Amino acid sequence: MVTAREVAQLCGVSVATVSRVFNRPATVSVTTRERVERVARELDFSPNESARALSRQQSAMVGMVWDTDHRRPGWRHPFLQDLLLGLKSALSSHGYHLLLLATSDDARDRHPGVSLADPIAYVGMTRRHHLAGLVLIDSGTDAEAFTAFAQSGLPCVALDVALAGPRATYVTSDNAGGAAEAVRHLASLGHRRIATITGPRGNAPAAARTEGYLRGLAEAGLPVREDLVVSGDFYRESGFVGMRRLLARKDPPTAVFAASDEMAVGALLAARAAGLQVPADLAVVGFDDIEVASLVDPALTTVAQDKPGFGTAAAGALLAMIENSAAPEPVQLPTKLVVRDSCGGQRRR
Amino acid sequence: MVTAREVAQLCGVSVATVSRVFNRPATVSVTTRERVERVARELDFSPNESARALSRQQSAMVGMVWDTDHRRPGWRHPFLQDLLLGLKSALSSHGYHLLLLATSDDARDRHPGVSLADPIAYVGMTRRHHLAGLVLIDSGTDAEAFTAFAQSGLPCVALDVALAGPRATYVTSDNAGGAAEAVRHLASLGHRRIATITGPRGNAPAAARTEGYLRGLAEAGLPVREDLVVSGDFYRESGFVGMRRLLARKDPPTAVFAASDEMAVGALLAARAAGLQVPADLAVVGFDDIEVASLVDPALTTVAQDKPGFGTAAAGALLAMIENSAAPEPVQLPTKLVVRDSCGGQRRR
DNA sequence: GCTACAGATGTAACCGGTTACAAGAACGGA
DNA sequence: TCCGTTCTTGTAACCGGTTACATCTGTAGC
Repeated sequence: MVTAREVAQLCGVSVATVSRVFNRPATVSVTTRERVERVARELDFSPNESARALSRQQSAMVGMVWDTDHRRPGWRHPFLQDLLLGLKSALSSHGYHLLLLATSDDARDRHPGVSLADPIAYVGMTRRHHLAGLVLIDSGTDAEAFTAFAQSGLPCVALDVALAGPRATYVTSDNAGGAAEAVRHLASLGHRRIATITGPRGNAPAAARTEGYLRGLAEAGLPVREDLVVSGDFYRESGFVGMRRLLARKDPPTAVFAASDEMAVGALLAARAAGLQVPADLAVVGFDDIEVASLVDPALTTVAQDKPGFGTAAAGALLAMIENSAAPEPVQLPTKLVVRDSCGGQRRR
Repeated sequence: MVTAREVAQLCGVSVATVSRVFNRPATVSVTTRERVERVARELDFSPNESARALSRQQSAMVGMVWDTDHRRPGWRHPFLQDLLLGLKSALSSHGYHLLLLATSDDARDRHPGVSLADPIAYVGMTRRHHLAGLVLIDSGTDAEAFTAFAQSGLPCVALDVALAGPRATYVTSDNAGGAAEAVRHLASLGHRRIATITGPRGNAPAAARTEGYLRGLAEAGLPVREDLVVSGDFYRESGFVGMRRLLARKDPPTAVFAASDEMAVGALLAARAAGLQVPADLAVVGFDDIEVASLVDPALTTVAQDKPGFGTAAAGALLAMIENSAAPEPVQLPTKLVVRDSCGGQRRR
């Protein structure tokens, strides 16, 4: 590894000047700057990141807190890969890398103090790495911990959970709008008994989707029927169980809006198990547009989220805070109704 | 942030002693050690990672090189999430974090020199971060670049691509064995014309799966028929096209082994488009056991890979090299044939 | 009582940068 | 010619640890 000292010696200048060339080029005379730049290029010099982080008290890394809920071990983020891709490319265009931080149960045995249950210790960890910012991915259990991060003063962007703080903001989809659109779509096809299977209690997107469901009903001039709202937890199994419960009602729904594609698939299976045809006997709409949505039979009509957009928006907000220190407004990404086969066409009355 | 200096002052010792307590506890007297440990705990002190990395020339981070093939933009790793989960938890139990490094097209605009096409510059980047090791995820295009990493002397673990070097090794599935088992399974059901849709040329797992296919045929005493081998690229579309080509043969296969689940799904769709029933008219086996495999209709029989095992094995090998500096043997993870519905039962002759 | 040696701890150099401050050079105006 | 700016560059402190080496203390052996 070539150091600034070597470049300086070869150029006959001090290391300070070399450093200036890379950090405040305007303060260096043109001739010197060009000479240093040329030598640096020839020697393939670039500043050591550890030293730079130590000196500046800020590294070129953004931390990512992605904890999996140990109470729900099978949980998967519906589009982590797209998210990462978006984050990575947006961050790296500004020279930042993404540090996937060890969390809670991972580290529990070795660093008993370090877990999201003990956010103070965790915040310390982010400080020790001189992170430039933090991306927080909601796993459903860490709302309080996230607040601690937001209050630490480090630029924070949360995904799918409202976060407030001097340098904190969040990115989420227009969950309510998407859900409302899905319900209006069902209503426009002639459905009047539209049920929903909700996401888990305490989850912000789930709550917003339920709100959107209610709004959609209102906009379509349909009454809310308490017995057509059952709660799930985003998992397939809960969609199956929820659908079975709905079908057992005395006046069962002709359509269902599931707050996640996984649950929609569960609902599809439950309908099939009950001997119903989808979409002829039951229309189903999901939310997320995960990969399987287009593969199930019938292909699932669903509310698509802007998956890479999450990463890009999060990175953008983070970079804005890192550079300007003002927290930008929360970002709400538009959703898009993707019509496939699980709703069928106009319903005969 | 509390520094070692503060702890030292409060204990009435020098910073060197504090450092020793954390790095060479045996060289410090019991009484001093306990005092320092107590004070450190009370003050919530832990060493600054940037300073430590600079001083030791080694950070507590493992880099991850995950480039997406820009020639195949839709490409997704079949189980990145499980992989990350496994990596993260194994690494963090030893105090390491995972740094997702910016790669090729990401950084091309801002750091034109930094791309996998220019591995030297890239290796420099890993050096500047004082990384403890590197996880290389094959994206199909970087074989030469990976060699440069392996030769840099940094502990390297590659996934699904053979890597050799003084401190390099790799983890892969028993692709050949899994493929052979799949073919034997088809043969045991009475199939005699078993086709395959291969993965892309130059991809190691793809080659091994083809090899396994041939071995499986041999073990079942079946002849190899050149016209029953068509090449794909792991994508669904190529499975569709490949299957259509196979069905157009004068003596079409009764069974097909697709080298990826994505292609198997494509094959399923092609069979359906040709008016064939699966499994009655055509048996299909895939490889990977991605999530959709269990969801398509009929549910796909496939060769499952040990997804979290990849992460755990990679982390284990890396940690071994970081601590012992000897490269462990390559790891070959066992596969498991998951029998679902796409092969049906015993074939009537 | 003196030497030898092990054990504990402090001193100071070092890792490789960044940056406040000082100092020197160049230049214009009086 | 002298002074005050402005521009450029060097000096040195600092970021927060790690560790080779020196020093000091205490004890065992003779």
